[in-house]
Amino acid sequence: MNKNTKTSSAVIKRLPRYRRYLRDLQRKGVDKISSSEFSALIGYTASQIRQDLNNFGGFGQQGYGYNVNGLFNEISSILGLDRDYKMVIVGAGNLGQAIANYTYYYKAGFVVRGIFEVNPRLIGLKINDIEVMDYEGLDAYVKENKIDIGIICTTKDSAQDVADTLTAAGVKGIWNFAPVDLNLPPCVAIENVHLSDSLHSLAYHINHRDEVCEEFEDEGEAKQE
Amino acid sequence: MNKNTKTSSAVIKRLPRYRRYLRDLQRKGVDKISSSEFSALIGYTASQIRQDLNNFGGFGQQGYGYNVNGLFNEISSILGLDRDYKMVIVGAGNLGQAIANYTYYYKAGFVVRGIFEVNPRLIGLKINDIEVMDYEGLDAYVKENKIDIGIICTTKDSAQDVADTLTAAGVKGIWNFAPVDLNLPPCVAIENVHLSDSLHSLAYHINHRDEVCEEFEDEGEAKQE
DNA sequence: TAGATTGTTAATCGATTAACAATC
DNA sequence: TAGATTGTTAATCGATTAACAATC
Repeated sequence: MNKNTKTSSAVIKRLPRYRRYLRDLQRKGVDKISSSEFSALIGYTASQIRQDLNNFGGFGQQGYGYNVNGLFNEISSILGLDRDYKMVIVGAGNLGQAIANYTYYYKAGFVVRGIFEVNPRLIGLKINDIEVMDYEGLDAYVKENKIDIGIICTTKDSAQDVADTLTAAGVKGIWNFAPVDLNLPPCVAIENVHLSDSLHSLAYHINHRDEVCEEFEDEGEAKQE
Repeated sequence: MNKNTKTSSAVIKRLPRYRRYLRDLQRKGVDKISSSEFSALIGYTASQIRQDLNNFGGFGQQGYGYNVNGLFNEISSILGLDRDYKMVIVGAGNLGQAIANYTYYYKAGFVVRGIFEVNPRLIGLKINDIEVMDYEGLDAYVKENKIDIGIICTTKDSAQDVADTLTAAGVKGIWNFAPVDLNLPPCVAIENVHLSDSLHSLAYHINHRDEVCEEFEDEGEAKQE
């Protein structure tokens, strides 16, 4: 509805989660849900759910609720999941290989077309039917095949160079697994998966659990040191 | 300083990033930095940096700034990175294997001690010197070896069961890669890496780039369709 | 129609930014 | 000491929650 006011990034980050719960509901054969039922399930307030959804349109019906299939399709379409994305992976190390396998299984609509690597030992291999090619050919390949997304699985030291090459070759988005913050023109979408940051947050919470838990303490900690 | 007021999760999520930039500064031999210099580098406002750091103590010095080494060590210690963590991976599929390799390379202090799997074909294998063991033995192993962190790399359908087993066996935190939200007692720390959610956010931003970019449009899009 | 539940405005809460006095 | 920059309080901004009129 509000085409003028930019949707806040907090809302956008909740969309995939809404969609996940809606898909589960679909599978269970539930066909309608009210914001308060949804709230109990997903853990956001009913108010927030209604507020969030109304950023994009009035998907509900007063006195009834939301149609599960309808809402699922709307959110899918808002996210852009009703079309395909061509992707390349840069870096054929462990992480690159895992992503090649992972996306292959999980992500209909997100197709890995090639993997690029500098290490000559890996070039020519096939990982899950996807060819590992010479990094030299990246620019030409991205241009020729109109690749949408570049996935960076290199070390942090080469990540910015790779990002620049991908950007110059015309990718629309970068999924970055290297532990650096990339500098990109505003026109290229970026999504970071900073695994080490995530692990470090976990460490923080582990070391500050005491603020939250009482009764569990004794049993678990008793024998420690 | 404020031992009473709970530190907000927004602040905590910024800590690993502060630490990353401080490590880079250390490597470059920089030994002091002011909040405004740091701001230019990391992209947070100087005010926010000072505000954030003062949640934990007065690490700076008026008229001087912050000592890079000192601050790095303080943040490391706040995060709990001055000690070791014993971890197990559950699920020896592609993702589990990737994490086994990844953490091995990157994370001093985070040691993967074992991988657990139900598939008998994988049991007995060694991945990066880490043994793949029968899932049946998970509970006993975690108890016996006082494992701190369980890493869930299973399908979404078994994730909650695995989380329950890990919790009952006494892990302090769970690093969850399965695309579900887990139900855990407050005493167990949880950190999710929802790769599909991340990819779906990226898709959103790719499809809404037009709001941000003008001049780039023509060249890149011209030939499309 | 009456009951239910949305869409939306208004109130609250929390997080970020600005300002400045304290102090190295 | 004078200059610089922090630590911290106060002001602003944005996001979440509450409330209720609109409407199915």
